[in-house]
Amino acid sequence: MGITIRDVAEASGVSTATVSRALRGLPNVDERTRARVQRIAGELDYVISPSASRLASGRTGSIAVVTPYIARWFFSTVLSGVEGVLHTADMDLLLTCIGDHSNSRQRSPVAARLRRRVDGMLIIAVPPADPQLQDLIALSMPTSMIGLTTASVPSVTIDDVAAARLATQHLINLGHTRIGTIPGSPSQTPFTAEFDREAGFAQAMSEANIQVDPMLEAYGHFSIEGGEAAMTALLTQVQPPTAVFALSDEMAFGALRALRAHDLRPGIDVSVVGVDGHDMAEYLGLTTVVQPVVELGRIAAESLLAQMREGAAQPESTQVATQLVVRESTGPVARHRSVPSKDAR
Amino acid sequence: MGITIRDVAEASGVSTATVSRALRGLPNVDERTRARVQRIAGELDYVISPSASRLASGRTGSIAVVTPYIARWFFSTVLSGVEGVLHTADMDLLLTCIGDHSNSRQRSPVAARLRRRVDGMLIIAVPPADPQLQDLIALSMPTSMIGLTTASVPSVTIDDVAAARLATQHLINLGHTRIGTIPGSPSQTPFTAEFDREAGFAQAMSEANIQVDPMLEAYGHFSIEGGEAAMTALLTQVQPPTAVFALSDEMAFGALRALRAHDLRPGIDVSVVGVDGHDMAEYLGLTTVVQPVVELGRIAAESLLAQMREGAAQPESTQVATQLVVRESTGPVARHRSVPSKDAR
DNA sequence: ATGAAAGCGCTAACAG
DNA sequence: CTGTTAGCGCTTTCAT
Repeated sequence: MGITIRDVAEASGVSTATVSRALRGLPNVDERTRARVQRIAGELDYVISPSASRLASGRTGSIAVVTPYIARWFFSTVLSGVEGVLHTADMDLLLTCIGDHSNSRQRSPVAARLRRRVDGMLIIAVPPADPQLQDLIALSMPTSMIGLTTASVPSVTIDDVAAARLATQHLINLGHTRIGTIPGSPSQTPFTAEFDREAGFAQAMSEANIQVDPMLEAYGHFSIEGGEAAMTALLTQVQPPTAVFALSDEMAFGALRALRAHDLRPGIDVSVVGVDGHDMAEYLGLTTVVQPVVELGRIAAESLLAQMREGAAQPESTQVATQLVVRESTGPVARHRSVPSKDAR
Repeated sequence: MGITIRDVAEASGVSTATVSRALRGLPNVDERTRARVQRIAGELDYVISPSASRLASGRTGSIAVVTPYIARWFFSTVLSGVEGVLHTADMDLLLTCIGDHSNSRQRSPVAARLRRRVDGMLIIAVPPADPQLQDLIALSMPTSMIGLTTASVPSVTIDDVAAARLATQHLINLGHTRIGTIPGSPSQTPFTAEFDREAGFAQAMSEANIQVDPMLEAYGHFSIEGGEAAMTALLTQVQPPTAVFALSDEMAFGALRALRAHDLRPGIDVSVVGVDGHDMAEYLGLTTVVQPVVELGRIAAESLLAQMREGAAQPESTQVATQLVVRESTGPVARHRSVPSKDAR
């Protein structure tokens, strides 16, 4: 079939062991020998058989990326950062989508599929309570997580609490007091980000001595449509909010649309702020807290590689800075448009 | 280290060969034996070593997905379709991003990385003239392409010519005659889609006996910003178009934004139509020709699997239907409102 | 610096 | 239906 290491060995007049060393850049090979072997291997168009190499060495040279979604903005963007690093490191990237919880299709459990197959894994924003996550961790191989923290597993995230506070404080600074919020869902298995962002919102509100009105909360399910429905619900309140904090940009997009549908001007009649730094945020003029998503993937991948190199996993987690980017969707609380309020102002 | 097939064989009181057959579901195994082996393998928590299996069988059980971009909407959406099928088929999905042409970073040539490593590949919308594409095809392994056609390689695409005609005819039917266009770029290596969509536009125009005005063409580089710049350029023409066909939705988004910046109403002052069926098109009220992107990936993956199963590659290419979805961004040519002329220059 | 040899863990004829 | 026997193509001690 293919040409093997033995062919190269014979053609070079050395043993297969030497060819193996020479081609892999190991030390203790005469540089002249190495050069000759490399040349001949090139002429013969030889490439090492990964399967054989893996079997013999015990290393697979590949790492798995586990993600709950592939096509969603955050996930594909992280993935592109990851791919860049892995490609450069000459590692194979095995992509696996963890079964959607609601997905009825028979998806084989991911953990089982990964055993003996990869040297490490990168897990992107799986809900911490997802049962599959435990199975993955139980594999106890080098792992690095993105947008998700778990005890004793290195991760790279933004400070979601801080990000949410930043967004909320921005609204407060603009004079808003009737501030609504659009969280993801009343799920039992929230994303780490979801949990933390809710906490950040609550903190900022409490620090500013503003009572959180439970009526001003409407789930947006992390989708545009969900955000739109949520904002629509908020607008039908007896006392609608003058500003809304959406836990993700996509939900904020939906909120913006709902405003337009009600003939309300974002940033003038009602302010909207999101979190994420979605590609379309600038386009839509959405004020948001930007996180460096590509960077998240890159850092996690690099951290994983380091971890695999250095052996012992020092659970070194990284937090990346975020930044509030103010655009047209937020503005000072409206003056002439009376929002019935009992607060003195 | 791990537990091997021999452990299972001994524990079950059969040979390794039988274990192998039993576990892989091959015929000629007594069902009672199979059941016992399976049970014991389960108890022992045994999983086949992929490396060993691959080496012995010559099959890798994995297929590569080669794509020029990961985070862009079209590509990540196709990818999600592909992943679903491959996951179900229990195939490993190796993701590789083909070096960006402009990317100076050292990306090892993709073809070399794939040799002996996968059983087949899926290539997503690489420009036909990309030199790396030839190397990939030269690997001569089962392959299926998406959004890209090449002689003798099975592919799944939409009829881009027809899609562009559909879009253009829609504008013509609305009474427009000064129709501008936003193609990708004057590249030497256009995407298949780019080439075909330009052709479709030209056809529709010529059939309607409308002269294509070379002044009403401005490159949009397949990005939002590019589309915005292009539309801005078109608006500064002495006789701006009353309608514009953007070769992609993302460029159309940019065009929409440019209109707004000039205080022109999409669908009223100037009509804009795109092609793709981008997730945000509905949100933005963009009239577009929708292609079933997830389906594209799904079909290609399935076709590849079939090809690998049945051996000989019957270059069976598929074309998927598209559909014009009319939204607010297009409308009849303005009557009483004369095309805005720019005094400022 | 190089070679010999012993596997790595499985699959695939070929017997029986 | 099941066992025996060779490898698959490399890496890795251990010698030399």
